[in-house]
Amino acid sequence: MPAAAAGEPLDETMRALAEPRRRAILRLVATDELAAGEIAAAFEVTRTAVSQHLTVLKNAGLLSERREGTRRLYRARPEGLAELREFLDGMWASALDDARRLVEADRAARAARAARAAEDRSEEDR
Amino acid sequence: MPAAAAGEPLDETMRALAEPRRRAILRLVATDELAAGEIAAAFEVTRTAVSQHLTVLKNAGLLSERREGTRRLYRARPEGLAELREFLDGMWASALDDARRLVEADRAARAARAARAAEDRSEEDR
DNA sequence: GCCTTCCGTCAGCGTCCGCTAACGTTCGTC
DNA sequence: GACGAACGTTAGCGGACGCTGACGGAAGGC
Repeated sequence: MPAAAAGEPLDETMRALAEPRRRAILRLVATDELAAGEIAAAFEVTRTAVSQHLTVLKNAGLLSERREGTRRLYRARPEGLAELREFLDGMWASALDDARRLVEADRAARAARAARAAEDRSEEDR
Repeated sequence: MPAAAAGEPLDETMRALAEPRRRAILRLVATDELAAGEIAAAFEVTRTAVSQHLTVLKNAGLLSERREGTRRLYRARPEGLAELREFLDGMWASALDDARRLVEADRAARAARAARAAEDRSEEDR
């Protein structure tokens, strides 16, 4: 291995999100906090595979783990997506003013609402 | 080709962006329109590898190609990133919306108070 | 026509990745 | 302490991925 393991944290995030199943898992625990077994039951792969996916997502900072007895409850961690968002914004800013102007009005209301809700939610983790 | 290539367009986008080199290429052609040779010269891999990366990016809708004589000029295509942005925003919105609806009565007052304090502190950095 | 430049494509190879089956660990219960 | 439940971990396997080297093709200069 040429020592290119985990240079940028964005790299690990992108690699985790590249897998469709992992995106599905992330969407599943975005609304509720679910146990590993419950998440595994939602898919048609082995529980082992889901456990490995959960490990990858957790290492990427996209998941938060909480133990309750023998169970482990997982929840999506929106902060992990912040860097990806920065990557997109950064390229947009330098690349385009035209397309940005086109979608700005469209996403303004939605972004504002999401940002406000994000503040409410991230407050719970501290 | 077993026809399992492109299920969702988002899937192809994410898979293209998962590769660090492809993100670097995308950033390189975000500001200027560059030829394939110029792009290849910026990296220490073979020109062939870069050409394959360009093909992947083009198929994902992240790149636009324009021919000028024997040269092929590439430029980033922000519309391809718009879908990814919609995915992120969509997950945030639905997730936070559902979560708030589920636990609204239980933690509304506490979360609101905490969030208000957080908003006063961090203000607007978006 | 001939040659060079610029670029994409193909075959092959080493590595990584996601999946499964078997095993190990922790916690609660009797 | 013994048993079962809920998970994580490991070894191994098949497929996908990225890279290289060799080849093919289109456009321009002589």
